[in-house]
Amino acid sequence: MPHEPADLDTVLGKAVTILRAFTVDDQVLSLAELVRRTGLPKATAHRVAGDLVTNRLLDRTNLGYRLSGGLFELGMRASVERSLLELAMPFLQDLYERTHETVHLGVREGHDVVYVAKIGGHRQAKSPSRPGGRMPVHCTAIGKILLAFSDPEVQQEVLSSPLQRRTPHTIVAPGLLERQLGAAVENGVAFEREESAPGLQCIAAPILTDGDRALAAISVTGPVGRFRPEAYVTQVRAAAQGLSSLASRRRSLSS
Amino acid sequence: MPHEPADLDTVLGKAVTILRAFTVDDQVLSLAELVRRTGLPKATAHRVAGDLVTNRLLDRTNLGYRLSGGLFELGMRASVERSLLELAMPFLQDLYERTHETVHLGVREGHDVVYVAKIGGHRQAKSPSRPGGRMPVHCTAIGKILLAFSDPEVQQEVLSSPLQRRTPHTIVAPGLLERQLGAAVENGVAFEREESAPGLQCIAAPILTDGDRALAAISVTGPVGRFRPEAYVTQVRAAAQGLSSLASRRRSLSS
DNA sequence: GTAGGCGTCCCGCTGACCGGTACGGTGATC
DNA sequence: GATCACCGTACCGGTCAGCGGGACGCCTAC
Repeated sequence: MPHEPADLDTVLGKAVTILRAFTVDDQVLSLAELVRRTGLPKATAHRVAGDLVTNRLLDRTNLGYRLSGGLFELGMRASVERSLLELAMPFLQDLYERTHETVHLGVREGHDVVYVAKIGGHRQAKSPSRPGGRMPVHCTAIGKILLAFSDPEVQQEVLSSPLQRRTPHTIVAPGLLERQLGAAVENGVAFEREESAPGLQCIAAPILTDGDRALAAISVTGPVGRFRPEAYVTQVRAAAQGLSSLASRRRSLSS
Repeated sequence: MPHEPADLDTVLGKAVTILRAFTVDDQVLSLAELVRRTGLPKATAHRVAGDLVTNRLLDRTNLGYRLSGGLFELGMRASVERSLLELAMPFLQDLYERTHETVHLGVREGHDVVYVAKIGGHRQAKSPSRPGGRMPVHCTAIGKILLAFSDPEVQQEVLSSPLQRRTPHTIVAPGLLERQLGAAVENGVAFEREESAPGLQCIAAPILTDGDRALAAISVTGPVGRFRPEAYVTQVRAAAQGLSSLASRRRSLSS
């Protein structure tokens, strides 16, 4: 629950509350389920959901509601993520072709990393990440490298809040995490060894702004066994640097 | 303007009107520009846009408003598109690796094709398509194959409405288009030869449901000259068929 | 039969939303 | 440096869109 809940006293608030009631793995939600998750009165949820359908943000199926294609379309127009994606695609492609392992592109949002893209082949390592999904920063390579190149106050905020355990290898000691962040800044890459999911390893490198802040990061993920993250240091770093210089040439500033 | 405009007499309608005022190539829109595009009173636009910001659907920058990362995240959760994307990625990847040309995944929405994914390398043909963007069905290979495997009434609707010319090669004669659709059903693939943009050729194949309706389609695009679409018939068709059978095994129905 | 869960609809109250209007800042033009 | 055009922001009283408790009919399970 990373965000303050939307204002339920306003139509718009109710609407986004309903929309955000959907998680990455929900296909379709019934009205009753929406009521349960949002806490809205049934009649209200029914009406607002109906309005969302007429506005083509939700689809009505015989089983319930689901997020519509119109919403997908809208989301893809978010300039930052979309232009990042377009710019990055060739680099991600290269990286995939060289490694044939799962390649991620992600940005930081609060204490989470949001995956903007995930590309992989038929034999990809089965990872819990989904495009558009979230993972905590502290337990993924991509999250750690994003955090390492974030403002100090953000870093402190994460380090001083409880670090949730996801696997036996998840780093939950702030001191250890802090040292890893230092090493990540040093090396320009971060690693993950079964910290988010058992059997998975990962290496990530940052896409940097002129001010040495991470705009996004890319990673390569593979299964323990055939995959040795150290083997890809050069390639991941090269891709990230190429992307960094390309991105800094095109302006797309922040808030 | 493919859709009836949203209801401007409701908060939600105003909100989505503002959101949809953004096109694929807009990075940031000023309040004044929003007012111009939406036709809303300035005060109203200001307030609603502000509400959208507090609800994290818009970002406020020093230059104006822009669609937020939260919206991107939400859009990526649209079940149909997202699961399609996840399912398709390995196939698209394969296809790219074999051809090293731009690969598209798209669905039909009304008279347009909406691109769900676009992957390409550094040397990709410069095409007007964007992920999340739209193109008319009648002037793209992917659009034609989608139309060919759509309900007859949809086909008739497109054929009987004016076919806009985009290049000297765009097919604007309904009869010719209809014949091509027939051929497309016959062959299981559709072609495009500089019909949407000069210098571009394209070949597409459908992802079919059990009922022989197109759920989506994939295409390979390349520049006139080095690229001969006929050379890829087998590969594109194979990828599409593989994807079809995989998709029909996993249920994710329509309305 | 009955009980619980579901989606839908009704309808009178009310406060969220509306937008005309006004104000301060900023850049171009003369 | 005066004028003007255009911008973003803020105010505020009227009113109607939105609200949600409640009732209803339909299922499936027990």
